Amino acid sequence: MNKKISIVDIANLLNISKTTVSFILNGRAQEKRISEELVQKVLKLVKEVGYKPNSLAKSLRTGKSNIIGLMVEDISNPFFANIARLIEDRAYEKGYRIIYCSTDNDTAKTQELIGMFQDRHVDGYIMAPPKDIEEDVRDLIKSGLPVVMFDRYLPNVDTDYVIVDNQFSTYNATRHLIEQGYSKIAFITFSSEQTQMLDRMNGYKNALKEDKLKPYIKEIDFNRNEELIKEPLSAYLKKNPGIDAILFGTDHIGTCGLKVINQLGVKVPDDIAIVSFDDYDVFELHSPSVTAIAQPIEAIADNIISLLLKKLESNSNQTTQKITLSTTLNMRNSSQQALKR
Amino acid sequence: MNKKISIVDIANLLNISKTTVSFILNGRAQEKRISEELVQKVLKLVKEVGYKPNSLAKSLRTGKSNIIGLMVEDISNPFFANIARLIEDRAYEKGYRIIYCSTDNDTAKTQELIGMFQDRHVDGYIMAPPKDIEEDVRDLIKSGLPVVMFDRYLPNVDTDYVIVDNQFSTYNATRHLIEQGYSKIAFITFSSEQTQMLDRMNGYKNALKEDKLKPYIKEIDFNRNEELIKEPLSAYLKKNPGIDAILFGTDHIGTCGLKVINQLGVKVPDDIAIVSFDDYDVFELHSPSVTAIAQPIEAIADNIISLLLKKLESNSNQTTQKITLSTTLNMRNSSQQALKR
DNA sequence: TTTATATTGTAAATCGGTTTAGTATGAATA
DNA sequence: TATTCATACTAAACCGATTTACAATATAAA
Repeated sequence: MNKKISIVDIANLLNISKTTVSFILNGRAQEKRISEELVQKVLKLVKEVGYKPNSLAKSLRTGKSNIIGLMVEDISNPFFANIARLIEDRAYEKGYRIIYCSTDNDTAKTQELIGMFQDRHVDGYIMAPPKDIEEDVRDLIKSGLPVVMFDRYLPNVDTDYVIVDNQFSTYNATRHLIEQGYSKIAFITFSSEQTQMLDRMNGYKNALKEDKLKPYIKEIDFNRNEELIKEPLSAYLKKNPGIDAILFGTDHIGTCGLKVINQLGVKVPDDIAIVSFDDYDVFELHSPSVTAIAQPIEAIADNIISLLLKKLESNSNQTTQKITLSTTLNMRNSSQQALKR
Repeated sequence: MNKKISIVDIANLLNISKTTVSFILNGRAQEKRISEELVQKVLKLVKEVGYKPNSLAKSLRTGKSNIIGLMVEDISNPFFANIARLIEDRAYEKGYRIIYCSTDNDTAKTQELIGMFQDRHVDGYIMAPPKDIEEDVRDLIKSGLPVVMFDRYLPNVDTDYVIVDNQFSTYNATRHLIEQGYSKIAFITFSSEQTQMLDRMNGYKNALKEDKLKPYIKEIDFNRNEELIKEPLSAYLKKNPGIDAILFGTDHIGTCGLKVINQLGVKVPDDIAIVSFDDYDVFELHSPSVTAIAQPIEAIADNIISLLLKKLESNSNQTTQKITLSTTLNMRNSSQQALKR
C-alpha cells in the first residue's frame, strides 16, 4: 500500500523544480536549455524509482488521453472481434490504447457510449455507426475529434471511412449462382437501413435483373435470441419450396440458416445452393463447405487505424478519405455442383 | 468547438460556491444541510445546460475511475469474446465501464498492460492470467485492488476465481469415448503449464488409467499462424494411424484439427471419433456434428462480475471465493456411432 | 445580555501533472 | 560602466473536480 511516487517527489529528491522534471520527461530539455548533466541525473532517478507519470493528471491538463474509442456492433461477433483485435495491436504499437464497446445497433445506447467516451477524453473514434446517429457524429467532428467509420457509413456526414464493395460482392456472388444454373435465388438478411445492407441488397437485385429473374427476399429482424431468427427463416423456406439457392446477408444469419437447413433435412447443394457473406471456419468446415464472400479483415483494420493515426498526428483538418476495399468470393462445394444431376 | 461547461460555470451562473454544487451533485446536500430550494435550482440548471462532471478530474481527486480492466488471452477467440461481452453488459448496468486487452499469454505484455491499467486507475481487475505473473498480481492485491481470475488461476496466489471443472470434464469425455468402444484415444492440445490445461490433461489420463489404456498425447505450441498448428497436427496423425478417437484440448485446436482431418480425407466417426473442448457453431454445424464440452459462459460471466462487484462495493477485504462450475458434454454424431460396423 | 447551537453555506487545499511567464547569473557588447 | 543576451532553471497558474475546515447568521437556552 505504499503511496505512488509523484513528480514532486522526484523534484524534491534532486532539489530541483517539478517544472524542470516535467520538461525533461517530455523531451523539451534542449528547447528549454536544461543542462545535459541534469537531464541524465533526472532520467537515472526516474528509472531507478520506477516513476511513471499519472496519466489522469496529464490528460486533465493536456486534454489528450492517448485512448481511442472503438464502437462495434457486437464484440462477440467474429467479424468485429477480429477487426477489434487487429486495431488493438496496431494502436498499441503506436502508444494508443483502445476502449471498446458494443452498440448493439442501438442508437440510444450509442449516444450514451459517445458521452462516456467524451467524458474519458478519448482522442479519436472508430465506429460502425447505427442509424440516426448523424447529429451526434457531426457534433464530435465539429468539436475537432477525428472519427473513422467502418463496415458502413453515414451518407449525410462527411467523415473518413473504410468499407468493402458490398454491392459488387453480392452482385458477383449472385451472378456466380446464376451461372451455375440456379434461378430461384433468395436473399436472406437482417432488416436494416444501413448502407452495407442496402448495398448488398442492390447487388443482389441488379444481378437478378440482368436475367430478369424474380427476387426472393426475406428480411428478418435482428435478435440476440437465435431462435427468433431461425423460426421466421424456417417458415420462409417452408413456404417457398421452389427456392434453389440462398445468399445470406451476414455471417450470423448464414450460420443460423445452415442450422435451419440441417434441421429441415434439405441437402446442400443438391436441393439448395448456399453462399454467405463473411467467411469463417464454420463455412470452411461445413460439409459441404460453404461458398462465402470474405472481407479483407487485415486490410480493413490497417486502413482504419492508418486513417485515424494520420488525423491524430497532424491536427490539421485534412480532407476526408473514403476507402472501399474489395472482397473475395471463396468458391466451395455448396454452390459449385451444377443443378441438373 | 464551444468549450465544455465546468462546475465553476454552474456555480458562477447561480452566484454560489462550487463546493455547494459539488455537494449537491454528489447527493450530500442533506448531510451538508443545503436548502431544498437551492438543491432544486442547481439540479434544474445542471439539467438545462447538460453539465456533466469531468471524470478525469473526478478520478484524479478521488482515485476511483469506475473502470474495470479485463485481460483476456485473445479477444478474437469466441470463448473470450463471449465472456467479455457478457461482462461488459453486466458491468455497464452497474455503472462500470470495461477496458479490455488481449494478453496473448505473453507475460511481458501482460505486465505492461497491468501498468497501463494502474496508470488509468482502474478500480478492479478481471484476468485470465498467463504464467509467471504471480508477483505482479500479488502487488495488485497488496495495494488493495480487487482481482478476479477466470478460465485458469494461479495456485500460489490467493484470489477469487471462476473456473470450470476441467479435470472432470475431460475425464468424463474420455470415459464417454471409451464406453463407445474406442481404445486408442489421443489428447491433442496446446502445450501449456496453465491450470486449466493441466487439469484437462489429468482428466484424460485418469480416464485412460481406469482401463489401463495407453495415452496418445500431442502437445502443440500455440501460434497465431494456423498453418503452424495444422502442420505438426497433421504429421502426428499420419505417424499414428492407429488412433481411433481424438479429444481436443481447446476450441481453437479443435477447429484446426477438423480442418486437418478433412484434408487428410479421414472419415468421422467411422475412421476416427472426435470430441472437443468448448462448444461453438462450428462443432454443431459440422457434418457429422461434433461432440463437445460446453462451458457455461453466462454463468461464468455472471459469477465473475458478481465477485468483483461485491469486492468493489464492500471495500472490506473479505475472504476469497473460488468458484468451480461444471460443464456439459454435448453428445453428437462424431462420437456416437459404435466402432464396430 | 450573553452564550450555545443549528442552519446554510463557502474559501482554500488537494489530486499530479503541464505550461506560462519569469528570475538569476555570467559573459559579451556598446 | 551600463546594457544586452544567452544560459539554466523555477514560481505560480491551471486543468476540474472533491474535501476539509471554518464563517456568517439566526435562533434558542442560560
